[in-house]
Amino acid sequence: MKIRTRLAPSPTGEIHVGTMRTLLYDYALAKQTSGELILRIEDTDRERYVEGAEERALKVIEDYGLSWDEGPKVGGPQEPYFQSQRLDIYKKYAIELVEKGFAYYCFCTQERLEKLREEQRKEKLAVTKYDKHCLSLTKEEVEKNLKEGIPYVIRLKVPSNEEIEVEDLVLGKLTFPSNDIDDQVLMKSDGFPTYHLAVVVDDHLMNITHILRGREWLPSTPKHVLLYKAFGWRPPKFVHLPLLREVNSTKKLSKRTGSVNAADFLKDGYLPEALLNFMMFLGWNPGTEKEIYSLEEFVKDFSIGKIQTSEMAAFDRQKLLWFNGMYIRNMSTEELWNKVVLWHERYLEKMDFGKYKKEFSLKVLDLVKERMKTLAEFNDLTSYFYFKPFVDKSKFIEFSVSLDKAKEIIKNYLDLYRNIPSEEWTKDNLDKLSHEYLSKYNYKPKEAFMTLRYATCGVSFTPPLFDVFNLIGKEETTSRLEDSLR
RNA sequence: GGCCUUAUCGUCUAACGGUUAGGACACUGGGUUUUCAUCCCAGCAAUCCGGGUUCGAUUCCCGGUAAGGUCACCA
Repeated sequence: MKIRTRLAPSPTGEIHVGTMRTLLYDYALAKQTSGELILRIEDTDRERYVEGAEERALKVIEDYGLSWDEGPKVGGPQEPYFQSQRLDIYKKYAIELVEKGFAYYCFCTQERLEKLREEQRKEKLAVTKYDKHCLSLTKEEVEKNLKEGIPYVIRLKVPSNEEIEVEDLVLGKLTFPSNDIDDQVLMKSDGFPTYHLAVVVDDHLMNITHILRGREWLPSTPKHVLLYKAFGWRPPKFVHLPLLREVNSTKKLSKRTGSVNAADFLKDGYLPEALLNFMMFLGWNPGTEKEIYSLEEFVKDFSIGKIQTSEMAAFDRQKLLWFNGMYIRNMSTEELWNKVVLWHERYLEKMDFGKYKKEFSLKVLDLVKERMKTLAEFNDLTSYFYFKPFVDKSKFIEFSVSLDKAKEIIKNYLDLYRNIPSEEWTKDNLDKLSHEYLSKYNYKPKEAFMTLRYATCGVSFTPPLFDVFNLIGKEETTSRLEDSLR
């Protein structure tokens, strides 16, 4: 069976990682059944609209390497894919519902509704909900109000004393007492539909077979089921996904702990492949021990039956870092260099290729690759390859017994290195000669080499020392050693 | 508060009545090593509590506890 899924972001903010996770699952389901993924912009809230949010949403989805089959930019049989451009459709269906007796006009003011809620709360009623005041209006009264132009909304008429059955593919059959459900507003007084109406109408019209969404929508599902029933439509399959939470916390993701928007992770230097791989496990698990997954493999292995039933899935940032390091290490150096350049130019500045020469940089990357966890770390990890480091002489005592001893070591090795002919300046040769030299002065390897490392690189951790010397060359190495003596 | 849901190593999760309760991350120890890292080996450590059902419960049922979601003219 072909599965048609949909992602319906609302341009009230940036795309969240949780949304991207849902999209990833949508994508897998659609692809593995040769179905379609529909992208629909749910811009029915004019007050919270954020300028440019939908363009950025489309961009970040593409940046993650995902795509959609119908929707903005690509079009499709149910155009337009912006709900704000489909107002007449929703209105038509809302009126149909009124005519069939499943919905009704309501002319109550905001003030009355607020007062009502307040009273209900004061009385400590189990649920606060609309009192169906306008349901008792006669047909004539309604028409009179409409003619006079009194603002109105259209509400769903929720039946009393019924058990509404919802079937979720992850959680199974659930029942909700209809008495707890409010007479939900379907059409707002500004002529825009609410989410509840728009989502049901569009999902039906667009032939969506599976609705994947966060668990926070579960309590709204019976309202949607009621709507499908009222329209006489067959409801799609519901699949509610675990929400995301911080590790060691029962709370939702928080900006205080790190990035939460999908785009920010790219800015932090994470690779889309690693991000996707990480997100696959945010609520799903193959039940095997495999955990490195390409998108193609995931499309093949993903199944609804393996989605977690637990309330929330933990967003383990440490694990994400591990995934990213893994992908960086397994990538070809050339490919990695291209990514570093793109990242650098997108988030920092145009790269100066006079300084960052490609051939040299590939060799640098070869050395630091296994130490890099994010693209953003490239600069910190490699600056001493490209620029003379700042050397704080007081730090020499961390590696050598005294400053004088450190200077003596540097001076002696300088003698050695000056006398190595340029054509013999190779890693193996440097390694061999430097080790032999230890015994001449009775130096301990650690003391001598750490001192040289700090004198030439300005940091205490680098790739193997003679790889570094070999790469920066005889002239630069000796010049840095000289500088450190001044 | 009502409704709905969830509960396994420190962390994230597997195991859909019978396993020495598996893996990964983190951590610890060891090997490789001049440092950092990588890589390899090893170690550590868990079924929320109380009742049932069953020959047998992590698994099924009930209760408790704890946690989360939701109760808008927002999505």
